[in-house]
Amino acid sequence: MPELPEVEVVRRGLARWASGRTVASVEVLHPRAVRRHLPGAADFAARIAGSTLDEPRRRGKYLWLPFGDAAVLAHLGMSGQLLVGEADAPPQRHLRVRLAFADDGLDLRFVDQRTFGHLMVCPLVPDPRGGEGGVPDVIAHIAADPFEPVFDDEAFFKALKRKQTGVKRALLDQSLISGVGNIYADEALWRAGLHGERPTARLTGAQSALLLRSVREVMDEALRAGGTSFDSLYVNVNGESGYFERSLNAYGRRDEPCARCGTAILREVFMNRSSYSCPRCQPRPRLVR
DNA sequence: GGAAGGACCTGGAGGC
DNA sequence: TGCCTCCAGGTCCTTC
Repeated sequence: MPELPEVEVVRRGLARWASGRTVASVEVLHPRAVRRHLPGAADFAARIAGSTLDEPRRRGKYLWLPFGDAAVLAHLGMSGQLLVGEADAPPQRHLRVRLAFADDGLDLRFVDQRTFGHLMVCPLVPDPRGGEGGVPDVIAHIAADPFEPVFDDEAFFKALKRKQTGVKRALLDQSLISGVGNIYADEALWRAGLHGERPTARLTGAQSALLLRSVREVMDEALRAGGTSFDSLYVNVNGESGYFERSLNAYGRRDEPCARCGTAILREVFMNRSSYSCPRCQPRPRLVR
């Protein structure tokens, strides 16, 4: 599933293959892929055609290709892929949007099996987080991701203390920290030795710092491995899978021995999805009356 | 206003 | 072989 490391791998691919190129035409093959572009598919295509794409940028799981004072914003959802390939290559089964370029070179395709991903065109606005360059207006509300220089560790800790929720839910809250999804939340919590239901208000400064360090470590290692691919649903722009899945310690390891203590990894249902943890290294918090 | 739960969506896997 | 059910999860919307 595309989380921050996977999206960053895609961004780097787009930087090589798409930036500086002029879009000749846009073909929307499935309207759901541009459902968040409210003026519709025809407007989406017309806005992009003729534009020269700048260096792609990313915040959390969102990436965007700026052109002028606007950008093509992409979210890959669960199964979205941005692929470059020969312009005359046959269409993929779940091809949703295709961009052809004026240089007649490789085209850019948005392929998405489960259609949770989307593309849209939106204006760039000044970054409320203080970062350089503009950000698409529709994602101005999300937090910086933990690799951005503007991410404030102390402000993150203070926000956790104000919340009345569990630490995993907080990690998945893109208004607190962006880019963390279910896989890396579980991995970071395993590294930090924290149970996902531990109340954020009861975390110490040291625990918050350890958690952030764990998030950064696991994502950095995943990025070096090209991302996490459980199946063909995540690939880079050239269609290649990452191999960080082999390094996961908790996620997807149900009943396998914990790499630290040997206790069987536990799978629980959390927020209508799976949550994996070691019951010994990550003890469930005690109820406070 | 904040927290929590459900809907959306598709296809692979497994059971019968 | 075919049908049915379950599962995967990011984001938005609704409910409490």
